[in-house]
Amino acid sequence: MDIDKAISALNNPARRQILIWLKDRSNFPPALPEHADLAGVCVGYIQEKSGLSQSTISTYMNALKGAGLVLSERHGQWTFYRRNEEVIAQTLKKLSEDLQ
Amino acid sequence: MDIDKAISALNNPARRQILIWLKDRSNFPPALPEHADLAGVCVGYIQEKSGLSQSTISTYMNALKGAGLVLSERHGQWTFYRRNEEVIAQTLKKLSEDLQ
DNA sequence: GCGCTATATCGCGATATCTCGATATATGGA
DNA sequence: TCCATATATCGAGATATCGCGATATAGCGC
Repeated sequence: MDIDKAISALNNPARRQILIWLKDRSNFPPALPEHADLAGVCVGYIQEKSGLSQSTISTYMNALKGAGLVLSERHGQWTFYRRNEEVIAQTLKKLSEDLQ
Repeated sequence: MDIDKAISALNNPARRQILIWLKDRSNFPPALPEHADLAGVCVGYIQEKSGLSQSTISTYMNALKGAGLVLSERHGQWTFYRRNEEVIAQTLKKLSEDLQ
């Protein structure tokens, strides 16, 4: 867990908002039937919700992933991103312990 | 409390380290006798400890102040900076509530 | 193979941050 | 007043981030 990379990833309102949206699957359109059992949300849904461009969201999701804050899984043509609760919790804990 | 400005201020290892050092006055040389009763640490001590330039530290302390994370008080030629515990706590709390 | 869809990567101009040295300002003392 | 000290501000080059459109890649179905 690289606290520096994590804070850097969090230092952007759109990326923070994505993490917040990902807390609740119902912030996005329902999954396709064939994806019903998969965790996470595909890039397209996140892009649509955010209003940012596809390339921007892809880059942002990769930044969040690089910081460990999300996990990704490829299924066919889709990449599903979901929160990495452990790393998110660790990051917030470390920040609090350091600064508080 | 502007969470965006706060995270931005925290998105720098040197500024985070300064906040950590400021938790304990003994991280710095003892205050001059005439300042013994004042809260906070002068810019020069912080500069010395950090190894960064005087102008950089002055700018950094101003950024931390702009984010509300520190308070400053001028006494004669010296500016004393100290942590703003309330805002630091609020910031960490808001971050946790939003993201956790 | 071809075409379609989903995602990733590239290249870019705009803007922000980093950190510095030089300079300005403020204060206190001789 | 003049000088020394402490801090703030200015200006700049280097680097990073932002967000885009264009293009590349990967997987699926025919």
